Amino acid sequence: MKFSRQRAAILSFLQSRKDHPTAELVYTNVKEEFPNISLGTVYRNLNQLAEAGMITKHSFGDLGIDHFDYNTNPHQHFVCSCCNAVIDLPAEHNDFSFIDKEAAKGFDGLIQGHRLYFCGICRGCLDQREN
Amino acid sequence: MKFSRQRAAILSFLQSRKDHPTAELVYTNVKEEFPNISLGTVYRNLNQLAEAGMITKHSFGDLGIDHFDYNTNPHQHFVCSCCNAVIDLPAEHNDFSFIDKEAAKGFDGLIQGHRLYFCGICRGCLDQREN
DNA sequence: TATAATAACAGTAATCATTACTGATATATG
DNA sequence: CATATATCAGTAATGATTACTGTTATTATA
Repeated sequence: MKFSRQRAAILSFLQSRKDHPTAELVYTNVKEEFPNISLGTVYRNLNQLAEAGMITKHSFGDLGIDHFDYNTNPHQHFVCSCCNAVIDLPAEHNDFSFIDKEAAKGFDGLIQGHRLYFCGICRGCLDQREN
Repeated sequence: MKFSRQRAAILSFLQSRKDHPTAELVYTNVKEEFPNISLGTVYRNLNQLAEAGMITKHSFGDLGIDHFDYNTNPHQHFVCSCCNAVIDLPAEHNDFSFIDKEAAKGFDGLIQGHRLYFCGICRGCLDQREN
């Protein structure tokens, strides 16, 4: 795996954001430094970086668009059903791995894990609704 | 909302299956009774039925294809990462709504619910691996 | 440091699931 | 039964993502 300047820029941009950009957003931002970069290159790199475990790819069913996360530590996500923002939950109460054992009761098959995210309205959208 | 024969057939097919067919699968099956039916009609009806609360639409991020469920009672799902089958979990230990309150601790925003499904290897794929 | 092997690139075309559009047809209601 | 309109079949368009291709950049090695 060679380390191109484009890949460095993509990784660096992802590192600079605590939200979870889409490939399109990565593209438009990295484009400022590399005007010729192509969207395919962004996708390929994001997927390779995810494959290598350096970033995480999140596919939220509701959104239909993949989001990429520089933070590979296990943590929970919240998706605002109003503005579609993806927000990290505080790390305190986030170990829900026990539900795998719970779900395995009476199930004939091997449960290896789960996909989970929370839905609702974020602070920003709540404030706007008050007006 | 008028009740067309096509919509009846779509609903009836969905009722006959305990798995969770995709629009494509519904299409190929209903096509036997209505050779001229179009895929767009299937999608439109499935979405309208879901909108009306008569069926449920599931968007599993890993799969990228929507699945439709005649059973609207709340229950949990298992997705086989080997054959992509969607299987209902037994109803006993399936109320995980308490995790919403857990996740809300320390989060500034309104958590209204969550999306959850389990991943692993189904019985059929486990048996095949033994050989 | 020069060179050769090849991973990665930009650009473009293709794919796949899904939705939107259009004129014709079927369904429900008065 | 007639009228209004929801739904239809067929087709085109969309949007996210992936695949292809000939060229360029990176890395290992001599």
